[in-house]
Amino acid sequence: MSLPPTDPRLLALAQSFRTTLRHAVYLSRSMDGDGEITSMQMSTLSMVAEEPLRVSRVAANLGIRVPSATEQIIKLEQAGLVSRQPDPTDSRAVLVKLTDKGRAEWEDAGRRRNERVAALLAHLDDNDRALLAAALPVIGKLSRTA
Amino acid sequence: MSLPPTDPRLLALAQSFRTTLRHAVYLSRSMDGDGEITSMQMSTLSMVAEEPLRVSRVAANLGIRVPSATEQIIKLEQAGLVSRQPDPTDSRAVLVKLTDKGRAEWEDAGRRRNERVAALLAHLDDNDRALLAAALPVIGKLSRTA
DNA sequence: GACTCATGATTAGGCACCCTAACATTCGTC
DNA sequence: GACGAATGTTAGGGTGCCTAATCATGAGTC
Repeated sequence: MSLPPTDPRLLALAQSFRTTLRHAVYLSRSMDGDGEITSMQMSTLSMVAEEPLRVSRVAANLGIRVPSATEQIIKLEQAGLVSRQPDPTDSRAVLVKLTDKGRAEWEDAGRRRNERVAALLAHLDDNDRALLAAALPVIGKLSRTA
Repeated sequence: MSLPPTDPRLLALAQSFRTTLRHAVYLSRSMDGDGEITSMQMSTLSMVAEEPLRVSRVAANLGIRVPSATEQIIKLEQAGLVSRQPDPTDSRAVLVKLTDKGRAEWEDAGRRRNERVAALLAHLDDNDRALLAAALPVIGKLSRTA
């Protein structure tokens, strides 16, 4: 809030942020490989790994509409990775829960992905890694704002 | 290279990097609004804004396959934003060139997007902005590595 | 010059993911 | 018990990406 939104420095940062974000999107895409769980599905599984969530909550967390979330969840259900049960406190709602198989695959896939990313990060020097680590919370903050 | 790719610190950083990246994807998506040029198209226009490029170069820069690039480029051509001409030095190749209209719209859309992002960045304090600015080159480096 | 192989782009067909609109069901309230 | 709000699902459509197949040109070989 310390600068007006039209400050040239802000616009310059915006420009390079946009460009970097675009590259990051391709980086992210390149990371879900080889016929395993997609990045999208990983996100959903991560979400319900902590506790069962309603479809609407999943959609909101993913930043997509409810019907789109339903679609994804049904696929995960058909793959046996999650189950759907009516919420005991409100029979309109549906609770999405991770199955044992889902948890196992989620952990495996997460591990493989982390290793893949770690291999990339290993090419950075300590200073760059520190810069990256420091900025991640900031980007998270931005995403939540939007 | 200063750490083995299985170092726990590296894996932890990989984990939070992946999560942040996912959020950033949604952030990026939320930024192309309101029936204007998509983020994808912006990228293509930016690329050919400097100099005409071959379809294969556009595809490579975007991290997508040639047929997918062709598809996008044809849409841009139909919108009158780029033109396609055979490469004089190799008639198999096609050069994608920005039209005057394309350049005008690209600049306009870029400006609007920068303003939108700048408005987000304005919510950060100076320290956060500095952290972000410092990390962008690092992320760019990672994307190029992958 | 004709054959062959490699390269650049396009076309065809298909899949993943997202959307809006319309519908059923349940909840809360009056 | 009836009405409006909330929760999901279904139906239908669009975009963007992919692989495989095809077409056209370039480059090397005989």
